[in-house]
Amino acid sequence: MLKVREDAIVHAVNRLLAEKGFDAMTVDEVAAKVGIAKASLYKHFPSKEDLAAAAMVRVMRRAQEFFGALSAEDSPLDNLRAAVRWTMEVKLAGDMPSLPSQNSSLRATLMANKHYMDGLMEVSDRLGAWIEAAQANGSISRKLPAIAVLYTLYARACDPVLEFLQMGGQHSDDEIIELVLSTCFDGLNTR
Amino acid sequence: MLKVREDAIVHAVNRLLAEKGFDAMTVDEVAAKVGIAKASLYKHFPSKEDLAAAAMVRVMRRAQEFFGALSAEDSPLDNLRAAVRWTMEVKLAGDMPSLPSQNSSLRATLMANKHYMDGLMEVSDRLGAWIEAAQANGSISRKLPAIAVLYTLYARACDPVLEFLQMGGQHSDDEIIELVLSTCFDGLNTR
DNA sequence: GTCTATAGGAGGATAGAC
DNA sequence: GTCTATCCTCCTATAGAC
Repeated sequence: MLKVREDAIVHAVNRLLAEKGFDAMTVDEVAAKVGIAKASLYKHFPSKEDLAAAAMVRVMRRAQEFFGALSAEDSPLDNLRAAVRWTMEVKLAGDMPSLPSQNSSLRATLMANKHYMDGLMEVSDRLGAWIEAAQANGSISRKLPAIAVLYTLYARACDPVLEFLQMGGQHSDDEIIELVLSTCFDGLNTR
Repeated sequence: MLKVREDAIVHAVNRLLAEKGFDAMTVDEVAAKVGIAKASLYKHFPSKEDLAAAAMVRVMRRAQEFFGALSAEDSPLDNLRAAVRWTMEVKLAGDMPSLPSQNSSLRATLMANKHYMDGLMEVSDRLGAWIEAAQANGSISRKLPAIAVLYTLYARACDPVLEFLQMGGQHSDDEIIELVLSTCFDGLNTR
């Protein structure tokens, strides 16, 4: 029962974070969305920051599950493309929580959260291994530091281009994903 | 005198917006940075949103000036690269104001600001012309809709990869710019 | 147009009963 | 653990004297 309730809370937080971001999200809204009193929320989570952290842990777990299910037989480049595609699908579906990159109290809470940091490390290690393998077999440019590639892939998970194109209404979600995947891996220049 | 004072205000706002973003910036901070009382600020600008809008107008003007000075004899691709490089330099220098893409009252203020909208239109038209010319001469992929290219270039002006790499401390600002320019135009894949 | 002082309200967090 | 009611801090914005 407690787990079910807390899942409902984290799900509501996740949606609100994806929709309006951390600063614009209010704890009152979360409570209203879950259908309980605000004080009850604080029996489950000690602060707004911890609510957001729980949502981040949730999405990180989902990423770990998806990435872990990717085939070791596919090429590292295919796995990287599949990983980026997955994050874009989540974002276009309105399920990717978005946090301000500047908020310091939130950063502190996240960095103190072992579940989140462990997940982040595992995901980074897995992506990092694929990146190095892809550079080794020549599919990803060897001129780029692996860390720069990793950051670039992470950045695609919160790329505003996705929302802009979605708002434009000229393309389906699938088309948008193909476009952004293409600009990410192939670049803007003609090949 | 009045113009000088207002320039000082807008400059302070610009720095604070670049440093902490709109939500985290407080009007008290702006007043303290300028060295005047908060009430005096409100004699110059009617709201916090208008302060931010003034900073955006300022950076848009700077962009117009820079883009306008680019040579018509250089290739459209070179001009696009120069434009993106300029925005990255501004961002790495801590002079690129950053606004939340979600805040609605701020969006309304911006969209109601004729100076801002005119600047945005002119910049978009200029970039759009270069994009189409670059696609016509085959340097930028014809498979990509011009609007998607435009959005992608705009997104590079607020790409978190720049800050991440800068925080890492492994690369100089110039190296970071070359890296991100390369991932943007050449893509991650080997060419 | 600058100041001091304060109104007004939003929102995170808590007290205390049940 | 859930509720109602409230606290308290922060921050935007304004009043009013000079």
